[in-house]
Amino acid sequence: MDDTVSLILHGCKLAEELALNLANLANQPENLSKSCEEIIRVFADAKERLSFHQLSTTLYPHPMLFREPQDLQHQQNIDPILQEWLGSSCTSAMETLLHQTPGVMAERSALGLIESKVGGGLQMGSGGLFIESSSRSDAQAMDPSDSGRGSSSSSKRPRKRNDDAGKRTVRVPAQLFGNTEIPPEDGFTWRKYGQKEILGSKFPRAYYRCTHQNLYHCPAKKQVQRLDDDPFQFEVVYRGEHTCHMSDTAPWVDFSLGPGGSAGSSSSSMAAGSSGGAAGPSTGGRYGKEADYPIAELADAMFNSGSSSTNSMELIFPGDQPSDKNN
DNA sequence: CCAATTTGACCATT
DNA sequence: AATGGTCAAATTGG
Repeated sequence: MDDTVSLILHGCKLAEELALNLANLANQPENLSKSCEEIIRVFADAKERLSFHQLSTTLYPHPMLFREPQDLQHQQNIDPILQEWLGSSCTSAMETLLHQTPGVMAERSALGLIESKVGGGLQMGSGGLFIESSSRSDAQAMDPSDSGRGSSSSSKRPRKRNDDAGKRTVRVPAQLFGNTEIPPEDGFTWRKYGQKEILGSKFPRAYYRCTHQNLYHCPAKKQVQRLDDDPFQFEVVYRGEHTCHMSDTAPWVDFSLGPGGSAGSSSSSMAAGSSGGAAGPSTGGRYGKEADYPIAELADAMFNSGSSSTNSMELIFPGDQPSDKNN
């Protein structure tokens, strides 16, 4: 069920994307058609699942969507918060969804809302998301104030080895239209501070830290990387917790700080990536190199069944940049 | 001018 | 030595 909701949300997002890029796509009937088809397909798929679910729920009142029962309990703890968040920031369509579906885990997943104290993992079906979080969140072994490069006198800033601690991994579908290269939106504003080719991976990994790191010493970071086997999905690894949301300049909702201390990095909707987010004042790719590479791969996957190696970016965006600031 | 991104270099860890 | 995470100069757009 939840993956169905996730699917519907995905459809909503696609529709939003289409609306945003309508001006760009207006003279591109081919792409416009593709976009519409995709949206239709997603919703049709969702509808099918819904009708199937109507049958299956009578037999299986609690589908085994989660690995462990505690996840279910945890989900129920989150829901009121999620509802508050949804009420404050989601589209009316999403609200409708919320009211229609008792289990709203999917929304939380689809928007990257994770809590680090989730012990096990969460897996969803096709079109859904995969969330995985390691247990303890003593992640902040690093000291953001130590920004000197070779100046580390006694306390050297660890540059690696934070791997397991407080790390939350999310998989989110990439946008199929518009800025397909932008990382999944999560409502926070991120500043890119690095990008690396990862051995054995087709796509580079991008490193982001919270935009408010300097102002509020917000230690939140994330890594975004396209999946090798599914270029339409991003794997996002969150590290650290947002502390910036206590201020008024920070994003709106506070999920992470719960009574008891164990908090998770929170995320929310709206675009936070480059060029297009309401929250992100980013100026978009200046060099376009980051964009070129993945989009070319995506274009290959889409139009050439993934075997070619030529740059076919124009197939997706002939003539213009896929950003909001055309012209 | 400021803020954001790119990118090569640096450096810690394995 | 290889790999991955971070820094910071250069660059660019608002």
